[in-house]
Amino acid sequence: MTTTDAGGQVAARARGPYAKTAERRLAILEAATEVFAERGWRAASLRQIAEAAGISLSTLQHHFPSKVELLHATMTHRDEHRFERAPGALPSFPQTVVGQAVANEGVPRLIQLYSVLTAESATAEHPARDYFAQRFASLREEYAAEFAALGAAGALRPGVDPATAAALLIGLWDGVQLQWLHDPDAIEPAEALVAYLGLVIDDEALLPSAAQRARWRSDGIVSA
Amino acid sequence: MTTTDAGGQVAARARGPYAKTAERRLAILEAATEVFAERGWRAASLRQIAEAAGISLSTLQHHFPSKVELLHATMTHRDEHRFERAPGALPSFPQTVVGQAVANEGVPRLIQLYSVLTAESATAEHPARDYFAQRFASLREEYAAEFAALGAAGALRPGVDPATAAALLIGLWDGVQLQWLHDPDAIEPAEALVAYLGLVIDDEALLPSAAQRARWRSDGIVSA
DNA sequence: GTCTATACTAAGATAGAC
DNA sequence: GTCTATCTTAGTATAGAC
Repeated sequence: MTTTDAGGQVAARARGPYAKTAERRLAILEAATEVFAERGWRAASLRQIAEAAGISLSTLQHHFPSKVELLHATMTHRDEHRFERAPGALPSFPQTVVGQAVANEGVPRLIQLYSVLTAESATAEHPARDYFAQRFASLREEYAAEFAALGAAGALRPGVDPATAAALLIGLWDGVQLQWLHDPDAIEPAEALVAYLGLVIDDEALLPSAAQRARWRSDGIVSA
Repeated sequence: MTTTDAGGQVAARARGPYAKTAERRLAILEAATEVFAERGWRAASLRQIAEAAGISLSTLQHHFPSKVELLHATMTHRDEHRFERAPGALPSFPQTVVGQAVANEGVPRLIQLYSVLTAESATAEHPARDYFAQRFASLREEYAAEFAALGAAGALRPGVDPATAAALLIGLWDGVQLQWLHDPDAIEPAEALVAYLGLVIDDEALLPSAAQRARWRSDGIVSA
């Protein structure tokens, strides 16, 4: 995985001598997030992004020398806004997963960016291909371990293989987000995950209740 | 949905006075399928496709005046190769779904084309966007009806909603194919579908057995 | 009917002026 | 830091040869 530290620089220099640079970079990253999410990386043009950020193409290119570097910086910036598991508040793995999905509803642009790039990067010679292949692999590993732990605790439905359950969860999540992109009214990703987890997990108490999900939606949820 | 009848012309004129045209068009469609599947529609260049088909760019453009029309013709051509339900041979809906997934393994290029375009078309102003939005909607409807029928026959796990089961099936299928594109060794789409259907369906006899799937893989499967 | 040659516009990338 | 100019390649359109 090759990424720049652009996102980090924004935060690190926010009050430093290069405050204006940091502001510019942040504005560019937000504009890039929007345009990449809307059109994908390939179809997005640097001229569109520059216009959305209110600067000229050359200024954009001063801060991010290539379109690939801008993509990497945008994804790093996105990773910093991911939902992090709060150990005390969300004890179970299913609750963490659904909590992440609910939190995602609050940042639709970032989700759209992620979904569009996940999908687009399944093509040859895409600059984010390694990033997502790596991500799939580590997610499968992480989720399989979580499902295995649930199984050891007797909370898994009999006959369910942890590795398979993990791959299905990831596939379902991405696929449902894809449907959601095509038709936002047709499906709710978080509720789809609840339905799937309800099929795999034997202990209802491990899933977030409808009331809990509603509370997350109205009160917001812990986010890093 | 706007498609040309290009695919149809190929078959219709195969032995007619324009046999050479038909051959050319078929060669172009096969080259286009390969390049679109590999790189997506936007990143694919007409020059690449022409080279893959062994003709000049201008010749390609004579047969398909625009890149959009070539895409439509390619998708129509793909639709003609879809697996069709053989009423006698595959009595149950779950068997039809898994049979389709197994048949897909025999035409990885077409599946890659479909997956890549499904994903890519989730962006704004994509020429296949309407096609896939429509496809999602009709698939959800069709599968929901099938699950409802299973429910009426008492073959559905208690508490499973047909519409939700349908949306999950479609999402899972697409998402798993996406993972398969990123890492073909990590997951088998057909087996993933079996695992999911096993969670939703109460009657084991409705699912194709492992032996049945193996037989499909070795003997081939009815395909339109 | 089939194919080649050429020109036009927009994109990403680069160099250099201020 | 910001902008102008230029290069290469892409998609597209047109004229015309066989």
